[in-house]
Amino acid sequence: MVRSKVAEPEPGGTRWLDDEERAAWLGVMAVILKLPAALDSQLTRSAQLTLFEYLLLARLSEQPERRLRMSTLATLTNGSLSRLSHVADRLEKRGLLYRERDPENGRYMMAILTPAGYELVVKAAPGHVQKVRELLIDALSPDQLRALQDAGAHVLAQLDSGSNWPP
Amino acid sequence: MVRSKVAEPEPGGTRWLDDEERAAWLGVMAVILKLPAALDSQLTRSAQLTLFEYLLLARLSEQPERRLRMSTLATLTNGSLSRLSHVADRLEKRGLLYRERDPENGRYMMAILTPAGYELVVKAAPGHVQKVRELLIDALSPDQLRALQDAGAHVLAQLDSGSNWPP
DNA sequence: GAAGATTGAACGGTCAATCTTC
DNA sequence: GAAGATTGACCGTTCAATCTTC
Repeated sequence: MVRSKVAEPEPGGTRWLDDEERAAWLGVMAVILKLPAALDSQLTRSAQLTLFEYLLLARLSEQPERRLRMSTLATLTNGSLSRLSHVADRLEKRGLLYRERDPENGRYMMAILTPAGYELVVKAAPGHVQKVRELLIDALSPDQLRALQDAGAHVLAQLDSGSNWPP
Repeated sequence: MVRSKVAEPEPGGTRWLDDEERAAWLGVMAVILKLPAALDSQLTRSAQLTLFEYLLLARLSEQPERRLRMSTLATLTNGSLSRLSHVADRLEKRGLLYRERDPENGRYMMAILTPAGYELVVKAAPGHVQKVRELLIDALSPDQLRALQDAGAHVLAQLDSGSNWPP
């Protein structure tokens, strides 16, 4: 475990955050609260799509046949299976995708993008990518972006290490 | 949608993300989806508090008289005034804070932490800080943490620059 | 009239229970 | 029985409308 400068163990054993750690933490929280809100708002206005819905449709659109198992989609979008099911309900009612059982294994459900769904992703993508550039990518130098990705990867590794423990 | 590797301007003018940019963006999204969920879950189990509720109570507890204007609290927690109002309702019903009008300006509403609210923050803080350390602070080297904070600051600046525009 | 704050309806996500297929 | 997926109830957030104080 990495030790930092000032955070000394207390009688109770808690290592509080020093000023730098606290500032970093508050900055991360602020980004976590504001960045998705800004992207959500742009997508809702331009395509009546939440950010999560867009990411789901975008993932489908990248597949060879624009189809994916629900559980795979859940992993790729970092969402629960239950959430996926609810979102797929909404998108199916709007005619943007449909679901059918995997003929090779009936336990699996495939989500398939419709032409209308594909068209909507194609229509929404430019505005969305532009916002992502404006708020994130182009706001950082290439070095800063690499550093951000590196930090993100470490945090994700830590998040995943505890996810199935205890068994 | 399937994209080419290099971010060249297209006929339409959209600069798509190259592989590195895309990876960075997906990493940020994954952290945004998973980190708050993990912290929420820890706080809910240990103190029946959402992350947002905890941050709000923690902010109050840091003030000289453990009181703050609702609108100031909204700014500090990066939440809307409406959200603050609903959260304060819940916390007030639980006896963790109460509200009263600012005697100096009746338009302002002050939120004040009760002793029970203070006790709950004190009780919840060690476990929460430990999780923040485990998942974020101690998962990164001091250099990585500084780089993360730096990137976060730039993103926030970009987010705020567009927030009141046009006027 | 404008700023600060509240309200209620609509919506989205979570959790636990359930269903289906292997 | 277990994995994949769905369902419905509950809870929290958003949005627009409203209220209060200056």
